Amino acid sequence: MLNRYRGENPYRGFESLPLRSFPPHADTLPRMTQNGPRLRFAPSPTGYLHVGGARTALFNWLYARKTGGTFILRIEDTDQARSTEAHTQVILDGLSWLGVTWDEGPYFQGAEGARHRADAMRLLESGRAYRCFCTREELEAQRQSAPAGGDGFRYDRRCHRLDAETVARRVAAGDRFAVRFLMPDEEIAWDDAVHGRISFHGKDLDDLVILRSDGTPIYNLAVVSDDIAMRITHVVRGDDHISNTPKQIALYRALGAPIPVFGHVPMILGPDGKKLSKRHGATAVGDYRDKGILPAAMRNFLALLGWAPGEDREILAEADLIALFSLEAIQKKPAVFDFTKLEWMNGQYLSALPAEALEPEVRRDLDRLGVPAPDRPIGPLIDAVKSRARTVLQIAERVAVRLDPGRAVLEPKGEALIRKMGPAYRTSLGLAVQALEALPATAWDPTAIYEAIKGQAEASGVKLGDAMQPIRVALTGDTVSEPVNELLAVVGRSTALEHLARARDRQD
RNA sequence: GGCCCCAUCGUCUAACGGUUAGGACACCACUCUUUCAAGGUGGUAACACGGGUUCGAUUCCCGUUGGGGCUACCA
Repeated sequence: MLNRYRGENPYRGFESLPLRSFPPHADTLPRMTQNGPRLRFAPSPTGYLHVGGARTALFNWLYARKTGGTFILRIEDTDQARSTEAHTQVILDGLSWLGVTWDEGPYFQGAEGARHRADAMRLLESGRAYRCFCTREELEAQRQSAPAGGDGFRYDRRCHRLDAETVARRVAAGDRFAVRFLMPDEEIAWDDAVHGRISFHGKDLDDLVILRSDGTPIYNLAVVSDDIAMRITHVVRGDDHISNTPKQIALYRALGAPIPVFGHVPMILGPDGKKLSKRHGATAVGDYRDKGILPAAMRNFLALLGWAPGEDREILAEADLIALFSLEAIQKKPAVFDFTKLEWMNGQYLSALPAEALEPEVRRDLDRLGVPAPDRPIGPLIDAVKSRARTVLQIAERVAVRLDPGRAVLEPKGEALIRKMGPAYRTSLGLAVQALEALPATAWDPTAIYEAIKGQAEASGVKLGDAMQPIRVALTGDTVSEPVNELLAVVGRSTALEHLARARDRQD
């Protein structure tokens, strides 16, 4: 990469480059979005969409929808090593799944190098930036010799003090240089939409490099250059960018561009209070899709993580989220991602959906679990397990067990029950089989099954629960299921009897 | 080290100087159910600490402590 520019002035010709506007040009924008706020979500294509990023995108989207603004997607693919089309696609898929749709883009930052360089050159010409001939090695040496062992090191502007002749001579000689921004000695403050006023002072900030000696832009320049070109009015992004903001505001000022509204959203933490990362388990929105979380539930949950509508409401439809949303109501402190609550919320959405709506998803999972049932209507099975499940995947797993009780895994509670009942467990199953066998296939329905088991329980003097629970455990491995008579009906006579008999005869 | 941000139940949060500090998840109990849940009802549980300001502070100000971010020719 560096070799490419060796021995030549990487900036030759850039001075005369016109400022390009980001596509699409203003007059190609959709009419409805001509005016109003313009917001963007600008992820790096790292191969997955982190829930924190998803929430940031959601907040941007909610605000744009609420205000009739425009939501723009920009892929920050300047890290060529990590960026691939496949990675970008994962992010687009994740956002689409969540229902966070963009009005413009995706644009690619990597394609805008010429404008980034042109902006840097403008700064150079106006004296707001200067050429720095220091090499990495020299910088490192300066850092080492700094007082606090390089801790509070700030560039000493030695290259800014170079006289014009020296600079001209070195440029002519083809010396490589980076472009450094001359940080003004002034207060830099803004009214953050979520934090209120935040203030820095230029004297505490370094003269940051904005263009590398190979002519590629540094992040802070690229972002500002892009946001100006895209006419972004509201920058809503992660908390970790607070300390980048004064640098960027200084760049806006130097470039003579209007400064957008900034809103800094806190990050999301894992259960241990540390920043949510892969070691906490699922952190990508794709993971939640795979677990069987519904997009509407995920959206609702994410919106409520760090934001509250101000009423005691938890389940909010998309329209309510949009109507109630405001940047000011976003929490200032980070929030812990509570998967249990997400599951609860998903369960709420699940129970509101009819079986037919869930069927395609459940069938997909059934295929994945290796229990395809293309010829069987699974609606009744879904209805049987739906109210007790919290994810689509759980529904599919339970449907699979009802299709084939052989794949039931014995849960600790089921095991405990078997142990507690002792020999009575198998005796009870035996009696159940006897009673049920007497039922003809034509009478295999919940009511008849219930009567059969009840009659058998009364005849042998056991409580109904003690007659039911062994059947439940034998068929599902668990102590929780739909009512046992319904379970038997849904599993079907021959399959149910076969597995009950097998459980009764099992030696262990 | 320097600069900056943050702080209400275990968790997500409400409160915008005066409340028995409210709701939700989780947990516990009860209730429905001659079987499991779901549901319903109730309960346990919080203003980090210290100074101010004020008639009155969870709320405003300062400090302490504790978290976190940035401090690269990373993004």
